[in-house]
Amino acid sequence: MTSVRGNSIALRRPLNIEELASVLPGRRFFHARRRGKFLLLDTDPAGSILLHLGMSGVIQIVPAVEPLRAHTHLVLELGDGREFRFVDPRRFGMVVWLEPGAEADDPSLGALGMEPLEPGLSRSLPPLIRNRRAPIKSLLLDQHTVAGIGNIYAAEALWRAGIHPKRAGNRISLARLTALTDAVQEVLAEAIAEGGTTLRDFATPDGNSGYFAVRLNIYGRQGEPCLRCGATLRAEAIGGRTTTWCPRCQK
DNA sequence: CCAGTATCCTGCAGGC
DNA sequence: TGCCTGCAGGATACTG
Repeated sequence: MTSVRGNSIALRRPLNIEELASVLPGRRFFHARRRGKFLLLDTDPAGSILLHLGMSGVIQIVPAVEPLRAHTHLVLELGDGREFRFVDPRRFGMVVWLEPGAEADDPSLGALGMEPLEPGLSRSLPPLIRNRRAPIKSLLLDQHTVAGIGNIYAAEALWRAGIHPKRAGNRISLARLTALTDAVQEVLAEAIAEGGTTLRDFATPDGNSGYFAVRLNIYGRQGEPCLRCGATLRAEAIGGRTTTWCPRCQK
């Protein structure tokens, strides 16, 4: 990276252009990792950019001559005629610099629960859920329990497993929780394979749409018939998030 | 500690 | 047509 531009505005955590400008020039990206819904971009010399796309965040890697999109908050000149740009209209995302070693103490990363795609999930997650009284939908969205499931995929997994989103975690049998964790992994794997879900403004890094939207079985289909049993699907806010479910085949 | 709610922000859809 | 209202999303601060 050769230079940093942008405005220090309030994102989920404050965007500190001064700090990034003092630290990034002369560094090189060499590795990208994911933890929950956070992205970690490791640099050489050592350090990392911690990044979250929030709801409307987009990363662009484009020729420097490309016109700036509205709400471009950060521009990193890459030194090869291209720029790394962070665009986020709704400002639910974040870009934060982490010094080497700071990762372990970072408040966002430190609180994250287990990874939803890890192999042992169907054994490690159910016991945690059975200790909690909150609605299962809220528990799936709680990043401190399992990190990386969003509103769409929580609804899809619950529908597949036939579990009512309001059912308390401690009132679901171990066998059904095993089925649920399997469903979570299936839904996530299929969505990733399809390139994600495009609703209004989500796009893949090349600017195209994800294709999973056409495969949604339950999310956003309230008032329409259940694809499994034909009952009319219902929707209601659970834990502040709109949730759609089938009143007949989710118990 | 846990559960539930309010908050941040913009773009878009729907109603009038 | 154009304004207004309300909703969508994720993490986190706050309240009970």
